[in-house]
Amino acid sequence: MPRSVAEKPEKLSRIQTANRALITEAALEVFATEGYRGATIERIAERCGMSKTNLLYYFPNKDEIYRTVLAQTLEGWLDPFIEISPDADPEEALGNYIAEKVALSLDRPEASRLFANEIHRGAPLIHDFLKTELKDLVDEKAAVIRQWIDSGKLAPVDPYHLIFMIWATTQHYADFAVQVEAVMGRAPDTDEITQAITGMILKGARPA
Amino acid sequence: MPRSVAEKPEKLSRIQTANRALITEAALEVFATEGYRGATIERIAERCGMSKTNLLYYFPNKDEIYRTVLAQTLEGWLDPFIEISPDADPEEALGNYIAEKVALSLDRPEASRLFANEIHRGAPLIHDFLKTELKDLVDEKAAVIRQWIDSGKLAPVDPYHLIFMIWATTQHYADFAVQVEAVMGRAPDTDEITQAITGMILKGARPA
DNA sequence: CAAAAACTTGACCATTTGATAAAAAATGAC
DNA sequence: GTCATTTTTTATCAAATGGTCAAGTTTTTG
Repeated sequence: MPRSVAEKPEKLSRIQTANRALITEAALEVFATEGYRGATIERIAERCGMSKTNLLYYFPNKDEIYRTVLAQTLEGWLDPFIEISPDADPEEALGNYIAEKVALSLDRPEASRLFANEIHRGAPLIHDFLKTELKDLVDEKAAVIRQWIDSGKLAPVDPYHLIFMIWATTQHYADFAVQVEAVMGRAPDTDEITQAITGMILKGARPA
Repeated sequence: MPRSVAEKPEKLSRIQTANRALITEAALEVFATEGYRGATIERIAERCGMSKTNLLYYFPNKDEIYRTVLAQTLEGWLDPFIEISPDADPEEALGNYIAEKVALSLDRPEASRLFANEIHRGAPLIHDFLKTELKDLVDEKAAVIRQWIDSGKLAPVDPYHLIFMIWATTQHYADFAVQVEAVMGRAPDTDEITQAITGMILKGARPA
């Protein structure tokens, strides 16, 4: 009789798979809105109709839930970025990337807010990841952008700040959705946002 | 013998003024990094070298500390926005605004993160403020931008998204400072950031 | 300088919260 | 269907946390 799922890293049963998915889904929302310390196991359990004790059968502790959810989030976050190809036309490549990030932001705003929260806390769990894996990846894409600039396909903008600008604007519509809706009196859709961002940024980066 | 400062809303003594300032300063940092629920009174007290009990002499409860800090933050946040004048040249007016916001973001990143956190939680305390005061203010500035567009001084961009883009990019350097530094391997200064943002956005909004 | 007011401290309390242990219930293999 | 395994519940804890109270200390004021 195992004390918890976490103690036997073998294959998961159907119930285990289902419940762990339920839990991470609920945890994502709670962590995203309340932050790591503000989130409680009980609240997560409530949100997936499970007792706190039962939840702790599937995850050994709060920290492990958080790590799991954060890892999942990071994965989905990086994928579209990796796709940026040096062979493509810059406007198309960046336009696609922006469109994908906007779609993701509207589809899973909690993931974006969870990530933001981790950074706000000083990135205690992923500081190393940022300095190594993410940095390498950004360096790589910055080189691609620089190459586009050198071949006259892009105006001479700083690649890093261009990337930050894309991240900042796309994520803004997830992280500040409440403010956007309050100020506009309505919630803009994917197309409208993508249009606005690509229109501005791609024009700003277009060669003279 | 008054039970607390909050109970007598008359003028504050020297010690009261000093200690309340100490507390709000410390509270800003703690709330900004830990979020509302994650922040503890004890931690705030520690950070200003005061006992929890003593702190509670100056503020009746945690909520009141938060409200005070948030109100202070909102004030400083709006000021530069209000200054945007229809009479000025758009590039200069927007450029100035961006420069001021960047300076503020680097100078007081905690304020920016506190605000972000409030929004992440769904803006429980300021939802009404967003829908009324802020919306009115943004509507007003959007009208100014539209006027610039109509008189051919600006490309036909959506005023609201232009404003969001400025907010998103400038605040990004406060809220995601840890990530920016990790990825760039250094912390960009005010000038560099202002240059990058204005360069891109103002060019993107420049009439053809 | 003495009384009053303002400030600080330490002991205390009720809840909440992360977590454990063991019993009960449900599920699955044969 | 029965037995072993997995899942869920119930009871319980210790620590953390928001907050109170009353007594002590310092500062201000007449």
